[in-house]
Amino acid sequence: MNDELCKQKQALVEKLGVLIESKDQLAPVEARILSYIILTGKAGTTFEDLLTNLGASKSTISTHLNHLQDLKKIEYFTKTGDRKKYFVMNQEAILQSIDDMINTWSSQKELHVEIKEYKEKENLKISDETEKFDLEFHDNYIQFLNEATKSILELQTKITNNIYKN
Amino acid sequence: MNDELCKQKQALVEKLGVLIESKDQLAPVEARILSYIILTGKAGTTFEDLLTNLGASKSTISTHLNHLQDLKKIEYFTKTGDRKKYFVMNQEAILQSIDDMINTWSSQKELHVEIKEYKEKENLKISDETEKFDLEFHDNYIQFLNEATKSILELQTKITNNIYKN
DNA sequence: CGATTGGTTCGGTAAAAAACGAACCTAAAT
DNA sequence: ATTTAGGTTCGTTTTTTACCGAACCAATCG
Repeated sequence: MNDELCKQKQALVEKLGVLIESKDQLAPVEARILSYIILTGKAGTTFEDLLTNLGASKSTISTHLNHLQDLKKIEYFTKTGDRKKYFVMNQEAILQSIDDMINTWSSQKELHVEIKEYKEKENLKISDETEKFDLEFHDNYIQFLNEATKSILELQTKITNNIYKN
Repeated sequence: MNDELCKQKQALVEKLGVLIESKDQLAPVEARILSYIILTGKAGTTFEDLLTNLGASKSTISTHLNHLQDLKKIEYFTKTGDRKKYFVMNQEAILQSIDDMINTWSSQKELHVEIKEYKEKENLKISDETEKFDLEFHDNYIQFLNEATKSILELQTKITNNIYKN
């Protein structure tokens, strides 16, 4: 592998790793593994690649690779006459994480509704107008969540079409 | 405080606390403090309230209250002839967290652009068509981010108007 | 003055998360 | 049959997080 490009890739692995770490709440090395696999693409990444390029121990790599498979973030293919596993990201994982976002937003909406109801009830007991809860925020936020959900549903459609267009 | 409603409030504090904990990456008790302050509203929450209602130690409450002030999530007012501080949430905090989202999405966009450029460069070196990186995803994702950003900018406008309408 | 209220500070600890290393396992190659 | 490649397992260590308690401080009250 070219040395200069290797540096660029390494930098991107770290950058994307940080993002994945916080977005998917993964351990640092685990996030870098996923990041590396994503940036290596269809050729696939082997156990050894990760060992040498990420500088972590066998046990750490092994554990995290298995965990990432449990999470359905990655999968592997094999080659005849080759014992190695070639890990690639699971295309479904993107759809899965979109689903998760939609579900999160949906339960956030429910919580906002619940909180708004609570505040309305409390407001009845508060005589001083200036002490009452502001309620408008919840409606605006729910509206935002609806719009964001709409946008991500569009993305979902596009990705689905893209995966299954063959 | 009414006992039945107290239970409802307590339940909401926990529920909202869990959301805040993951969304803002705060420690469990810290998230509950913020949650409690939000659900108490303009009357304000005192140190003692939190001590008795959250069942945490003085030091924990103190540290987290100061941290939440550093983060500009809360602020306090005082009453003449009363040494207590009455904590309320900082209205600006909502705008601040919207700003944070916008910035996060913006840097995500930049990262996607960077990754796409890297993949394009790599694709030139890959002869086998089936091994090349898919690039369409990045465009779709960037488009989604743009739309989500647009939605949240609308929310931002509404909230700003609401705060400064007086 | 001493006691009380309202809170801060700091050393310590319990628990959890993250990574490691050595021993181990299995299939294939020599 | 032994070695090697490709990993797994598990006990341990390291690091980080989260919280606590006791001592302390500053303002106020009696």
